Amino acid sequence: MSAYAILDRVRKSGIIHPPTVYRALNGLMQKGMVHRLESRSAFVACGHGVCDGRLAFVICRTCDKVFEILLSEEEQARLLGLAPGQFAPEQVTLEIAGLCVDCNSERARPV
Amino acid sequence: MSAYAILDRVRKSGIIHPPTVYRALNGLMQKGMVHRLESRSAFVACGHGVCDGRLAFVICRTCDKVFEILLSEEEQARLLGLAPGQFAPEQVTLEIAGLCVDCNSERARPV
DNA sequence: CCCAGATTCGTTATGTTATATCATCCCTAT
DNA sequence: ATAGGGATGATATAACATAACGAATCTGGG
Repeated sequence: MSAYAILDRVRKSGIIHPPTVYRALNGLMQKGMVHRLESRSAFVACGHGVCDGRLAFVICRTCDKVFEILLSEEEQARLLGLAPGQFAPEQVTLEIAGLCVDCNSERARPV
Repeated sequence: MSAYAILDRVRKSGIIHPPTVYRALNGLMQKGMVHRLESRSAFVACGHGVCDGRLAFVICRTCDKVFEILLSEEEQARLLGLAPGQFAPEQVTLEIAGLCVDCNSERARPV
């Protein structure tokens, strides 16, 4: 969901200002309960309830379903290793877009 | 550069509307002459003059320098392979943030 | 207890990124 | 010449995000 979609959902609960939502999202992201999808400017609740870094996301471009992938130490290390010689890598953003099963089969059999 | 930073730079040339810049960027991106940095909502001229997909970016969080990494077929395939069973992956976004040599050494020896 | 400093939270305002929409121009084929 | 299509120009607004400030609350030292 986008931050503003969230804002709409909680508006009836009295939260009506963008900064309130962004503050909550930042707090939840620090705790690992929410992740940000950079390629979408959107946010997603952690599928595991909570988890730290080393995550990749697989995102359906049609229905916006998101799969959360935990990267192994090796995968993570390999990715960080792509950085050139003296670069000190800190964070990897890995997002894979495509079609999920459902949207793919709909495409194969158009209504 | 952000789209609006570009807009400022070309303003004296008579281009004064955001859509003009975005249209140009979209055209250049299709040709592979410009790439988009998703984690920054920014754009970068292709370091090779022009190239297609299979790219990763390494971005200094301090000075915003960008290194363009060409992924091998195998790397690309491995990344796409992270998608769950029936997902049809199409595009990978891989961006690595950290500190470049220069910014890292400045940090080690503060002025 | 009471107050100073720190932290959080609500609020206002604004900054930044991106696109929908419609008008206009210009090319081309009939 | 002119209708139709595609590119460009222009207006307006949508969507995403944060700076800044003041009020409320919390916390520790006297």
